[in-house]
Amino acid sequence: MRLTTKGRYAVTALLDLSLNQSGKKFISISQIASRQTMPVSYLEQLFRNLRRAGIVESARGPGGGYRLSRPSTEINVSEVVASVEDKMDATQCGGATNCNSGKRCLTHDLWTELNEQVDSFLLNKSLQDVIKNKRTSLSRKQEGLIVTG
Amino acid sequence: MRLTTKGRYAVTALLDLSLNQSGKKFISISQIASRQTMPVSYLEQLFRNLRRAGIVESARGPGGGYRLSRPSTEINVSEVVASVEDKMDATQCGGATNCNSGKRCLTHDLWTELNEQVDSFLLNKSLQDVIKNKRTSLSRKQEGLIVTG
DNA sequence: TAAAATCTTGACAAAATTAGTCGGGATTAT
DNA sequence: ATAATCCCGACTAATTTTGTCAAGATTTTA
Repeated sequence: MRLTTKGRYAVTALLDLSLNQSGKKFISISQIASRQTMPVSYLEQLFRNLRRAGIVESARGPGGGYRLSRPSTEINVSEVVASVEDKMDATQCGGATNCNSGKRCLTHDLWTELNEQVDSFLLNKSLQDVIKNKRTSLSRKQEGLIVTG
Repeated sequence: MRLTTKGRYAVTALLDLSLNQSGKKFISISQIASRQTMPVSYLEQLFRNLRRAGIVESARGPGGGYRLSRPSTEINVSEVVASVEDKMDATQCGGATNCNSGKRCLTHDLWTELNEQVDSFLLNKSLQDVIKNKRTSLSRKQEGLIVTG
């Protein structure tokens, strides 16, 4: 399972965007960096990924910066984390079924199921939910949902 | 969030123990290591922690080794992972409430809630459940459950 | 009692990953 | 033109993870 500062920075940075962008205004990385106490160049790296993932859009030049490309109700934490972390995977074998000399390892299904739980949690959590501090209530509907990291 | 080979090895090793111990027999580390393809000395390290946590008991000398100190129905995955991983914590601040210049960080509650989800999942999963490949059905009863890593 | 099998311990080392830097470029408003 | 910004790839530093190692303690068995 991978959840590092990358993922945390990314979510925090987007929340900052969401809270500080009024209208279609662009916010610069340096503003976010200083408000949230994060290294500018590290953030730049992350925003590249966020942009490629279609989560933010950018404008260059003075007055440029970034803004969410969708309303914060329509961006979920899972996609944000996925866009910056290489993978979000609790299994050691990466889902291979022949992880232990031909057979699947004893714990294969355990970690797979844990993955599903985590992903389903993050997938159902929008940026807006985080802002409103709304707890996610997991319903059975989510069972069986499989999301690739 | 931390879930590394330590935690995975530990769970796998205990499953091996559970599957191969008949009666009160002790199983040696070298047997487990060769069956599960794990480094002997690394396993030794992990079993120290498992023993200190009261999950296994040991005997020295020929015929010695380890065995579960409780039935596999009464050992949950959470305690196993917790005993070998330094912490199992998705928050960056480790639960401090003053993580961002006096105020709690924007994502504080998000990661705390994720922690709770993961822990509640692993806490409700016994070694026997894993062996029987029984999916955990999360009920609302677990909500609000807080487990320290 | 000696030998062999096992656990027990702490310190060390290698490998991998994460976190962050750097130098240069491209674009755009003023 | 200049300054503000994004954009990019490669590099380095720090940290963590994944082990190894040497030496010792205990216990069974011959």
